[in-house]
Amino acid sequence: MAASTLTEVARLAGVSPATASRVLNGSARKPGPDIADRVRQAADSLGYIPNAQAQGLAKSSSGLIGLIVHDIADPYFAAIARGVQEAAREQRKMVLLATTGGAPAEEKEAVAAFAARRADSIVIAGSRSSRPENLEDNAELAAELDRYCRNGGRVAVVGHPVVGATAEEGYHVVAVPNQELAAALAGKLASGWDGDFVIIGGPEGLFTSDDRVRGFQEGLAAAGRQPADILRTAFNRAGGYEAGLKLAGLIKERQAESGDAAGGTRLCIFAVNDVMAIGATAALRSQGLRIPRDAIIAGFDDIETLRDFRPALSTVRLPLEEIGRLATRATAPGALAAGGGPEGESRDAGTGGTEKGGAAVVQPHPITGEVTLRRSTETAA
Amino acid sequence: MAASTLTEVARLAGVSPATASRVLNGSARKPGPDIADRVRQAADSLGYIPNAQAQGLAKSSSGLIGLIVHDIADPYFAAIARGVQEAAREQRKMVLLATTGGAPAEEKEAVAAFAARRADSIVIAGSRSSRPENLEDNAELAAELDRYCRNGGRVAVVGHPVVGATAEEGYHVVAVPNQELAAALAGKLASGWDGDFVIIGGPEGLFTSDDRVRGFQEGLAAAGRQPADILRTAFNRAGGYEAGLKLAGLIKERQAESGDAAGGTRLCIFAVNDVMAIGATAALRSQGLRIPRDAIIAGFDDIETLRDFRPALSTVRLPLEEIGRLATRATAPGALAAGGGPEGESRDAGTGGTEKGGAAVVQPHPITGEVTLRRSTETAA
DNA sequence: ATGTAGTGGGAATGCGCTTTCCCAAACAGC
DNA sequence: GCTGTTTGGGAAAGCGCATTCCCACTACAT
Repeated sequence: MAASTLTEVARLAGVSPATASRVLNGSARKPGPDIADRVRQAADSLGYIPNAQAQGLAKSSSGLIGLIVHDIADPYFAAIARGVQEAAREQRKMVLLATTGGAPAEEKEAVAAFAARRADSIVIAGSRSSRPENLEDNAELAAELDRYCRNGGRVAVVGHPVVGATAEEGYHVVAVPNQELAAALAGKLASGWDGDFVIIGGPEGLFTSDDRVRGFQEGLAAAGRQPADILRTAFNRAGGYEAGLKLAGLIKERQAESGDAAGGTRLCIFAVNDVMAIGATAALRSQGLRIPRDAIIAGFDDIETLRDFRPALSTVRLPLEEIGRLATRATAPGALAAGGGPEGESRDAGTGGTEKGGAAVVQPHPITGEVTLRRSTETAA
Repeated sequence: MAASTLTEVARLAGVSPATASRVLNGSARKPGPDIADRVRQAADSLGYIPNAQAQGLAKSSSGLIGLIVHDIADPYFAAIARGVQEAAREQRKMVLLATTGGAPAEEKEAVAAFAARRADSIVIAGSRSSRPENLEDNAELAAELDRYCRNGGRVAVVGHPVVGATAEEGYHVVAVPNQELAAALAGKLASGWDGDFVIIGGPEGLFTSDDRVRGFQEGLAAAGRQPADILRTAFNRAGGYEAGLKLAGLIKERQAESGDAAGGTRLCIFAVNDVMAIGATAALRSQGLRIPRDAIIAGFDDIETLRDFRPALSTVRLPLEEIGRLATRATAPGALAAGGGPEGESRDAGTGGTEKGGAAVVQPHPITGEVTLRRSTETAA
């Protein structure tokens, strides 16, 4: 038995399919109450479930929101996904998930698949990259996105615009103040620390990583400090661990030189995200080093499940869930565009916000990432 | 400009829509190479993307897999989701995500929504519950699932069958040996510990929690120990924290009585999942207590991002990703059913595996959750 | 040369629904 | 009593595609 159809319901109720459609799915025209009841009863007794595919085909809109992440098991993306999910629910839409491992080629595939499904909007959450080996794929991704927008799709990308995407309509960017926040973090750290700094960064060309690195160096400079050395590695725990091992060697060397385990030679390590910071911590520990005795570590993102970690990471709180929500809302049909602060009832029904480099930019409620210095300097409990 | 259609492509290529369809989408009939080329070129130049909705409508199958979780930001579910995603990719399908917060009513909604979208299969990952207040909703969920199966849908549920679901076709259960593993954990803990045990459990009626509690008590009994007291609380970090506060009070009392901070009065706390264990740890710490000095803590799941936690949790490794994969594969059209061990080439093309209580049960490759006692008894590094 | 199988293409139908258009009835106004 | 206007329902035309059936044609065997 295949699921029952609207026609069957209509027949059972003794009305035309048109009428049945009108009562069962929100139409402007409301049939008479008696008829409506008959139809509803018929639908009920048949266990009628409308075929969303057919509906979508008929009114060319699917009620789908596509979400693209690197890895759904990464808590960073999981948090964003939760926000997207929530906003999707507000809009009575469902979310379609694609994980790409961060490869632009896969992202392009995902966009195409979403386009094929006629997703109403697409949220891209992974960090953009300008690495030369991705040049071509990035271009194709941009082209795919542009086409999608041209066909009426709406796109929100978290962080940075997709390199080369030039769509004028329906293309939104949720800015994340990585650089500013990293600078603030550096400032705070510098004010309570007179040793050297080291940065564990992701691969060069990864915007999120680059921004945080740049911001951190700026913050250091503003505090009158020397720029930090940079270790480049993978943007995940394994990368952090690897870098941590190297740093452990460095730290031991320095300690041997100064002949003293303590002293002003301690390093402050800034990993560009929490997961890398955790990896680095584990690596140091594996080499017999202790935090904060031998070094202190700071991260970025303030991942929820990592908050109970001890010694606590100094980190920057990013409202990831909110970011996901904002991105999703930005793509909603009647979305208000530029950041409405308390005063900002300046809603305009347009498709984008402030123009910036040809692309519409949503200025989120100034995403107030907070810098939280946890007791990374205390002894582990 | 709305996306171009197959008809347009056909016209541009100077062929009929039928032919265009045959070359662009894998049909059994392959048109001649010259024509195929013309069509492909036309499609390319128009940027043709097939309309998956229309395709789905025409061949009544959507290429969609529905995934139901409590909360995608919970690392437990995120890990499962990763597995599901992976298996979906193998099947060249996309995953549709629904989060329900664990409420059966919402789960029923989700199933209905998936059914409306004509999802090819549904994977339900949240723990089942038999709480009286959910009785009615559970029944409705079961009815919805049965209907979905009757209409040809395939369902896999992780852990326990949905109470009351009786579908005979396409209904799979991926068993998770919570009880056995909890018993093993209790045994291991008991062999290295002679103090008392306490269990922090989820709300009564939550199967996953109940199984783990029961298993743990069994393990204790097998080791000749007294049953542990049980604290019931929420199945998340907050619950763990709350219980941890209570236990902190208890521990302090006992320490006051014995007049000694150390000694055999230490408690071994078993939280039924890692996230709760982390919460409990944080609570103890907040009360000035230390692990393992004042108590030791064990969890369950071996959540990846929590592995670097120190002092390390004793925990049970559950192959969550694999579970997600298995569940998804179980719903694949040609899925082989009962657990094929190395010897087991006993594939049968049927829809289910061993019958058990009227429901088909997939016996996964004996899901070998390992019990890992981490150095929870060592001093925090 | 004739019949048969096989091949490659098009016409047409239907998937389940929405929506426009049309028509009949009921109602108002003068 | 008539026209003009609403109201409430049905008929029918798609939405974009897969697929079945049908037809023209070729290749081969007889």
